[in-house]
Amino acid sequence: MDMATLGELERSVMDLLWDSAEALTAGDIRDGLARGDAAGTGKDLAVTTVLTVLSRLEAKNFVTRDRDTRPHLFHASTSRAAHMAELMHEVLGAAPDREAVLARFVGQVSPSEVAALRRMLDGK
Amino acid sequence: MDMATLGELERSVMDLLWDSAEALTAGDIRDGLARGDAAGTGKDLAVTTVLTVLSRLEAKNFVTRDRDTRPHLFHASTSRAAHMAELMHEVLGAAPDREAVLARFVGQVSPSEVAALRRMLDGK
DNA sequence: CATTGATTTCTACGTCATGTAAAATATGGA
DNA sequence: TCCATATTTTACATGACGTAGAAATCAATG
Repeated sequence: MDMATLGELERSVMDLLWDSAEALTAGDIRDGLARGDAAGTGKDLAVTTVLTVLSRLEAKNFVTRDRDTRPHLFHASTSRAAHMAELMHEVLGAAPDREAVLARFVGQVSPSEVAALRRMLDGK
Repeated sequence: MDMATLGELERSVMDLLWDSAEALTAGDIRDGLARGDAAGTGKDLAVTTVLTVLSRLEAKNFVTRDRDTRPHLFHASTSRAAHMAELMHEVLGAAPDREAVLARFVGQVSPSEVAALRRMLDGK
């Protein structure tokens, strides 16, 4: 059950999907990448490249594809926050000394985030 | 400044080093791996293989090597907890919506760990 | 229904990280 | 000096990813 990791481009594509409320077409993504919307340095890629990446992301269950519309529509299957949180849990889960890790982790959280954490814990 | 990631074998080697109080020789590690001490499924590797991996880990600054003794002595340059915590921060840092991620993260922490977290936050 | 332009799928290749280890070299004693 | 042991070099296979051309498919339209 371990989370597949993402490459640079794959990550950029996910960022575009995550940052967009609606589903996007391969073309939309291609343009977003060209425009440099996501961190991915304004690369000018072929649409087939984007489609290949999208297929791989689909295989990894990171995106879902709507095949009923003509330019297929793609959307992230998980929110970025959920994904990131899961990644963090995965790291934590790989350690035998979980509490020690948590301690270190908390030790380096910024003050404002410490406050946020307190609130979160209280509201549980 | 991004943390290099570790492969399967590299990770097993680090686990052995992390689990050992003292520094180890390549032979020690080879044996530990053969014995199946670390998660690494009891692989029977050549010592040169282990040395190659150790060199790579050294390049990645995960281990330090003592060249003054004959069989060189290797030891982890960071504790596992510190490494894991750093990884977690790296994931968190890659998200624009840090608090959202933290919220999700906390949402899935076990009760006992929630308590631990509270204590940690209090003692700050 | 045949044609064509758009879209998707297949196929392919380069590169890089990693696992793996033999060959070559260095080193420290006998 | 010579040997046994340890380290460094060199090498190759594999798999993930970036990248995209070629081939196949599909939807509209004449």
